[in-house]
Amino acid sequence: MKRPTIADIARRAGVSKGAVSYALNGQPGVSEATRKRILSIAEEIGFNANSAARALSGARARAVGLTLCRPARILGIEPWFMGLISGFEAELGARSYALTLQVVATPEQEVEVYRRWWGERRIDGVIVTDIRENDIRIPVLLQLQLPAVVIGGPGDTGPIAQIWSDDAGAITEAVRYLVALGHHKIARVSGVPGLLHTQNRTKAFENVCAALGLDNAITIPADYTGEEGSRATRRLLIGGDRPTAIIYDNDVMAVAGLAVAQEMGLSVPGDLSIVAWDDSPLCSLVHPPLTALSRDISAYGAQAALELLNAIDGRTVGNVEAGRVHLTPRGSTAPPR
Amino acid sequence: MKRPTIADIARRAGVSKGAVSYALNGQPGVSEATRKRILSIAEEIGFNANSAARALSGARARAVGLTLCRPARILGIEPWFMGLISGFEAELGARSYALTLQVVATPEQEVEVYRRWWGERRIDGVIVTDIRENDIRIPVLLQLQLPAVVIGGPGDTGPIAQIWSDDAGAITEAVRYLVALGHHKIARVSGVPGLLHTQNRTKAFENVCAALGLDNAITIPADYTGEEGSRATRRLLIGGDRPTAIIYDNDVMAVAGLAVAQEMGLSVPGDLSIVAWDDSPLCSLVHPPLTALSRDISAYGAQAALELLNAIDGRTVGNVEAGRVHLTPRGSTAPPR
DNA sequence: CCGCATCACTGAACCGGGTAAGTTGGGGGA
DNA sequence: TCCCCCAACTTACCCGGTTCAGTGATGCGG
Repeated sequence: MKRPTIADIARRAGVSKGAVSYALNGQPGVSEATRKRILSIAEEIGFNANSAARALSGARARAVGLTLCRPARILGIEPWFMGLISGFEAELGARSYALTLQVVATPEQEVEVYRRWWGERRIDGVIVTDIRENDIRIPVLLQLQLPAVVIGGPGDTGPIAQIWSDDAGAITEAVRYLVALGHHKIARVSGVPGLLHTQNRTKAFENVCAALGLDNAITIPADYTGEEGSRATRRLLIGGDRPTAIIYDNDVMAVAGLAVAQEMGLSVPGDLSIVAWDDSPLCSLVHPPLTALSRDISAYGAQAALELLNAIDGRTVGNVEAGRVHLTPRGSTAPPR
Repeated sequence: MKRPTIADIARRAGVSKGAVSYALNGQPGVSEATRKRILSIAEEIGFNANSAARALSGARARAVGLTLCRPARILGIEPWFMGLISGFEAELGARSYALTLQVVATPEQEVEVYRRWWGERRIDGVIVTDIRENDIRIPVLLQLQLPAVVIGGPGDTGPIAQIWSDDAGAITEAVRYLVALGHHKIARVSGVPGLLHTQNRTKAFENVCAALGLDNAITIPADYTGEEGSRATRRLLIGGDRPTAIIYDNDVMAVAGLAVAQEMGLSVPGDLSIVAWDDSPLCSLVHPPLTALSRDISAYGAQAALELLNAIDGRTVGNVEAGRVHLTPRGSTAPPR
């Protein structure tokens, strides 16, 4: 089957290619009557502009890129990325922008992918996740002048806009809630320590614990996987001075922690209260259902996509707070026995 | 920063654009010495061919498409798709093919997306998942002559190749295993009934149960979500003739089923054995860890991508079995009390 | 020494849409 | 009546690779 081109439309409408192009793009240069005729012919023959031709003549590629830099095994299980992706799609799809995905192993490979995409003119901008302190990707993006938005922060990303959520406020709320329930020994199992938002959360956790006079508030670093979550939980629970509540940096580790507690014969929430960061169906799936710090990840992703499209269109984009976090209490938290 | 083009290379090498093109693509028409010189210049200035220009001049777009047609909330939690995607990437990335993703709500939208992608010449082929009986996407793909591979089957997809795994054999193995443990009342909670692989599994389940003389082997249709999994499990467990083992069509529903059993005060595996289809970290995360029908989803995806690339290159591709399924026994199965 | 094949390369057309510059035709004002 | 202006087009070239038809130089056999 042959793809229709603007030349086909031009022939059928009895006008030139140029007129068709003006008509289709809503630009002046054709009469209203001609525009309507051309649009109806385009509709009729099912015309879609060849994206390559469009991209080639200096216009947009109408695609944005996303690199995912986590091992496959954890990518799969974490609902976070898929939630984000479906949020992107909501905005991108509406403007028929495509999303190009690349799974990589290291930040260095991410940089390579950015360079390649840029060289190939394959994408108009990128969404950057898992931002680190002094992230090596930022200077490259600036050098290439590749429009971008960073998911996460706040932190130093120079002129590149960040879409962030109030992690500090959220963890403060969670700790206050646990203290209100009567907990004094609260621990935390964190995500990858190198990531900016992990550091922000750790700082906030330490601050609020200090402010509330909780002295043995410890953060054990992990990496978002269930295995590390289990290990960290065991380490916390076998110690003499066992915490009565643990806050996990993601849902997967929280579920793993719950399993460890059950396996050790501890009752949740009787002996141990559990709070998960990022609510997902996973949290309401297990027994007892997990108290979680919820935010609308999809909306977060949609916001990020929107800001990236703004950046691509040359509008300057400031940092935006999105995905308001709130505590959703469920069965995994209660006053300590 | 200006992107280097073949014209830049041509100028620096003192040859024509055509010669550069031949050299870069490994085609005859230039001497070995010139080819080397051109390649080293390309390397030096960091040349990447403009994908739009390449796609425009009749060559490939060097991208393949994937549509995901499930509600966002379940996409997130199911490890299956991310596993598949990272498998695709392994093969695609190696050939610097891009993966273009689109999340949609209905099969009709998927067809629309295929048509648009085709019209835009944005992709060279598509990977089709969640195949149904008489799937409306198949005739469209044939009409558009869009290279494709179907993940799932076996079923009737005409000349489009299928990458399938032996679901029938797997479920037979699971049932035989449960029967060997001493179970007689085995139930199953299935995925979306319209999907081809669900039907294949149901048929195989009924066959093996009939062959082994299990009379009240019932399949309750669900939709892969935790909520439906819980509902189906409750329906099964409150009945008078309660099953002693349940096989779930995915890991999410199995975890939900485990929570329901715990909530009803049933011990797993004492009162109820649970088998999950598709092993993921989720299965080993919960307590007790779930016995699962495992397969290497990533390898499955890689195989699919490989076959699609073959199809794009015009090599005929037959149906391929991939992702050999095997039973991984864990703590959730035992002889009934 | 000539004719022919082969090699290494050049020049130009082409893909399909975007767009600046040029060309009509008609209306309005002086 | 003439002139100017503007809307409504057309023409032609651009983007950056790919490819095909040519071209000049070289080698080789007779």
